[in-house]
Amino acid sequence: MTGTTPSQTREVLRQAPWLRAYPPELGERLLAEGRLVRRAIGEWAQAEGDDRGGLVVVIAGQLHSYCAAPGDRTVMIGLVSPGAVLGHATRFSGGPRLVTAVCVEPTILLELTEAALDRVAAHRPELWRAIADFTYANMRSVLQLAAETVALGPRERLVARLLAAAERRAEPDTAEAPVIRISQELLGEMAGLTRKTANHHLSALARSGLIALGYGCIRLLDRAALQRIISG
Amino acid sequence: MTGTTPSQTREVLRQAPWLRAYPPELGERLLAEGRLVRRAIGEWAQAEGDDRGGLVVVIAGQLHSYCAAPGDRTVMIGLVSPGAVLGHATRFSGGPRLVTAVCVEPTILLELTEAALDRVAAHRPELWRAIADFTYANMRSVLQLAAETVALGPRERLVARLLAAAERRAEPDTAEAPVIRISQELLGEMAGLTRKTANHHLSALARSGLIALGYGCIRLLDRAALQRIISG
DNA sequence: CAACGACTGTTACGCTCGTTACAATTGATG
DNA sequence: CATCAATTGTAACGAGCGTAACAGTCGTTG
Repeated sequence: MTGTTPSQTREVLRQAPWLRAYPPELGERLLAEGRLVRRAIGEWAQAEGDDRGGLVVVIAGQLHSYCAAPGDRTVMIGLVSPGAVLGHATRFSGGPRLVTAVCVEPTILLELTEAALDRVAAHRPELWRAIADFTYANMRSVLQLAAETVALGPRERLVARLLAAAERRAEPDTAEAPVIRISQELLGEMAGLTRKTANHHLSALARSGLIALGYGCIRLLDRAALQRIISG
Repeated sequence: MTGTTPSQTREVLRQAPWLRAYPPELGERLLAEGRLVRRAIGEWAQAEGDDRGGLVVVIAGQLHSYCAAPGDRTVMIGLVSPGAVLGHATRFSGGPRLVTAVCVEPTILLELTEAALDRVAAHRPELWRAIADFTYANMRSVLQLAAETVALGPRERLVARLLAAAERRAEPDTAEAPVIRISQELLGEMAGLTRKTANHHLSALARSGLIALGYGCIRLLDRAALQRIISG
């Protein structure tokens, strides 16, 4: 689960959506100038309010991202998987972090300081464009999240979050039935539902044959039908 | 309502949150290189999917911003007031527009083409930093929107949207009781509620003396108490 | 001033979700 | 293998929102 071999690291950088369109040397440069660090379960990759510069690229493992809500509440925004970048909003604006990311698996991060980014950009100016691409995609997904949450009913929201979790996986879905490793409680939290209600809807979906429920994981059996639920 | 005098235009650029920290010459440059255009009620300032570059600064009037949601629905994201920038996500990434903005008042926009931006930046490189500031603030408010929608109950959501609408007004709230010009129906839509439910909660708030309801407008009487509702 | 449209207030009913509580199952730890 | 924590399934009750329909009020337009 914590693949650290150099070839696996390179593969993550090659397959990351925001780097895929650029020559592999860009990823190589990032790897050369950055620093690989391990984080255990429960540790932060970054904390909301932290104002150090630089970027962090997730190489292996998985994180949950949270955002502060009024009344000392925290809201889980989504899953952060290998290939994702943390800190880009700060990098561009100098403001404090917007989200807190907590490791839920042993995680490997590629830390890039401001100086390291400048060194890479000196040889490969397209770096900024690549990071801008990621920022744009991220903004799009946040906007999508907000729109779905307002427009969709609870059941549709749940399905939408499930599909979003599936999409965010860096691995290309070779298997016809991708397995999402997430508890029903967490999925419900992301949709603003209690575990009970989440369970209720998921059971109904399982009875319809659209998904299969396991212990701490969900298998998507009919992705097209799930998509129709939130589109209809 | 459609103040076009040069001094009013300059004042908007001076007071815009993302420009306030920079010398007034930056705003002057933008004004000199950009083009002022009028838009009537119902016209677009920009449309989702539009992929022309450049930026638009709102000088006078008001717009509603919408975002596409699954199932051919559109969700109103918020009010766009003088001082706001449209098109920044596209400017940085080259992707298509993320939101559609429609004028709900006669509106004056300052259109800045890619070439105009480059000309301004040649003399005032801090332009990019200023726009990055705006992008960051915008991302923050969208994230806030999503978090509130998930974490808060319907009534609290409604209050949150009301306060957000009040904050987004460029005018400094000199009056102790700022007046928000928005229909209950629209406010309800932004909170994902029907007009009936929005009315119900607003009436209760009015009976408690926290707000005063008018025809197409809402007056905030006790902002601190409203804030406590969503924080408690 | 008169008529029209837009906005606001109110009613009753049904459905869905949250709360609380308990039981069964899986996986990990020693 | 035994034990414990985490996760999942289920029940009954109450509260809140959505739907649908209608009446009253404000502002504007001719």
